[in-house]
Amino acid sequence: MKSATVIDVARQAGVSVATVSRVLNGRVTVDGKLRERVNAAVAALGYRPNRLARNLRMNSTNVLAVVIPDIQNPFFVSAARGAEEAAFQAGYTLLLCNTDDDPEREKSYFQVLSDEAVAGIIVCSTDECLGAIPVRAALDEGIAVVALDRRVEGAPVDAVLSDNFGGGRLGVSYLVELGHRRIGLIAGPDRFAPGRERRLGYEQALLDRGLAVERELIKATDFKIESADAATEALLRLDERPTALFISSGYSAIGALRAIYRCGLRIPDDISVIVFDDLDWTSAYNPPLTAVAQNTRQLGKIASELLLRRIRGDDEPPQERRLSTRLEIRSSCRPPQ
Amino acid sequence: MKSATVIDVARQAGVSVATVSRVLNGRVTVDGKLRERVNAAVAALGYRPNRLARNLRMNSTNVLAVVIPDIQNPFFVSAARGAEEAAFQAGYTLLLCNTDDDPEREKSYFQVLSDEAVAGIIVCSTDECLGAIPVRAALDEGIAVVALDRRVEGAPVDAVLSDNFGGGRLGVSYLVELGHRRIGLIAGPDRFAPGRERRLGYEQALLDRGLAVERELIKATDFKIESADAATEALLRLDERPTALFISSGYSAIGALRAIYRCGLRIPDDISVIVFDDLDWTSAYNPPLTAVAQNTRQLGKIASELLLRRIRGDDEPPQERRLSTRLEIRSSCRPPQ
DNA sequence: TTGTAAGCGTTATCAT
DNA sequence: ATGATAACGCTTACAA
Repeated sequence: MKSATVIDVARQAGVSVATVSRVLNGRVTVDGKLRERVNAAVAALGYRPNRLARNLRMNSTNVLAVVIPDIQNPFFVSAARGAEEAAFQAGYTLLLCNTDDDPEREKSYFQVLSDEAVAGIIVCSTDECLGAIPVRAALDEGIAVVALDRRVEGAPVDAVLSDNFGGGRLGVSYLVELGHRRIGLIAGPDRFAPGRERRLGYEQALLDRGLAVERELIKATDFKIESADAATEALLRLDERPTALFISSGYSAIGALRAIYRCGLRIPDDISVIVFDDLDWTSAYNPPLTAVAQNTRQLGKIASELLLRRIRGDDEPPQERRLSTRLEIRSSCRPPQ
Repeated sequence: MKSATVIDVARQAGVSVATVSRVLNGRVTVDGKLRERVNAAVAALGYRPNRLARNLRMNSTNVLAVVIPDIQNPFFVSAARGAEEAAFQAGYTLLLCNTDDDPEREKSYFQVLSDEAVAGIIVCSTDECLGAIPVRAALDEGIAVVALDRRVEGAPVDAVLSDNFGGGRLGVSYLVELGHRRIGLIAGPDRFAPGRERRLGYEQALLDRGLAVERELIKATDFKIESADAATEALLRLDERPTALFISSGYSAIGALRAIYRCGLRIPDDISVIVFDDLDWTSAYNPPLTAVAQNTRQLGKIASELLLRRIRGDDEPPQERRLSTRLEIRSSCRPPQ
């Protein structure tokens, strides 16, 4: 049995298709009686609008996309989830696109998304500068875009990020106050806001107390498990080992913890540890890890909301939203011996 | 500048739109010369087919959906990722739908997906029996469906699951051989294949050695962190505490580990632990956790492949695929004191 | 093999 | 306020 169309509804209700469309979309005023008849006909026929036809006509769909570098990273998943909730409530579904931090895949996804005519894209770009190219292309095609966690420089889009600087400073201050003077930093890539800003926060916390920033204590990584592992091992091999570690990405902390275990060091007896981002397992670790928690879910939710606003035609100048972080004190830190 | 359509291409190439469509879709044979001219015109105009128009015409899209109970659970994410890779390669994009184990949300998503006319759905249903209702409805509308991790009873769909029974037996056998006699089981819901089969595997491993299955050592959970926490605490409070724990879901192991830590027990000195499913952090835990590893990524990949086969019209009777598990021996088990 | 033309089900313009 | 009708861009009978 073929499903009913506007034409069937119109016939059944004794009105024109235009009227049917009007009551369905509820934009303009329609006479109460006709409206009733249309609604009755819709119910009687079990009419459901054909989205595909509408999509063609409107040249746009009810789907949003989240383009993230790593779907294995719970941070992004959590943000995606927040985004999904808001999207679903607004009647949108969410396409999940994993770039693996590969600019080619990112470009290719933007291509597909524009073909697919998604209504909007939430993107954590593989490159804060080059990312602007596909973003601008999308914007040109009328696709709304919001940046998440990382900025997109050179494209007029809203951005929602954590207060990385504040978070870094918060965590490191805590270590400093505990008495640590040699604090290792497992940093992220400096070309992205999160890595750079957290490092800056780390440095600020040191400066706040008049402590020197020592280059050898800062190891850059790509926020992947393997590189955090290597970076941590390098730090632990230093002649004068750090007494505390600030790991600036919760996901890659897995690598750091592996290295610590491998070196036979115990937390917090031999070394104190703080991770940035409070993942599910951090509180279950042995010992439970002190963490700088981000509002990951909220990050995604707000990104969705900003996106939906743009889709609805909001024309304000781009804004940048910063979400606060907080320190979850658990058992992985203590004063140095 | 509006983008080119088949009409523009046809004009440019001096052929009809039908011919353009034919070379674009490459179904029927088209004269070499015309084909060349069309391709040249496509290139010259930078023509890109309008998916929305095609969707309407074909009444179907290039998108697949994955409907999972919990997007926070890395197991599902990993499977989704495997699915995405296969889908992307085949030119499909992947919609991610999170049901939160709520049958209402599941129904509602199936509704949306059918409105959206996705080509296929990979589903881990919230109910192995009731799930059949929306699934059959989707099938009726020509949407292909494949079951993942959990079955769908009463609907003719392919299913891809881990060898849960074998995995449970494998892990528990290892514990038994180490000399454990009181092995606690943090079980899953019995109404789903994974929970039930892993429990059966646990029981079989005991029976293999002529050991009795003691009900008090088996605690059912819903595979969520909180309930695993409570179940574990209950087990640890038993008069005669188990000397080992088989935690039948990696994600909820977080709860179990919290409980163990809270009770002041040490792994493996006070209690041995095996988890089912080898997540990123299990190998970084202190101590590294022995785990029964599933081929999670492969699970999703195969689901996608089966789905694509169905979409392409494969008409074989439904098949059930089982993926093997393996034991990753690390440092969380030792003989009982 | 190629071309013509009829839809697919909407929305929106333009009369009325 | 309502109705007739023309798009939207594509695929595919059907005809040649």
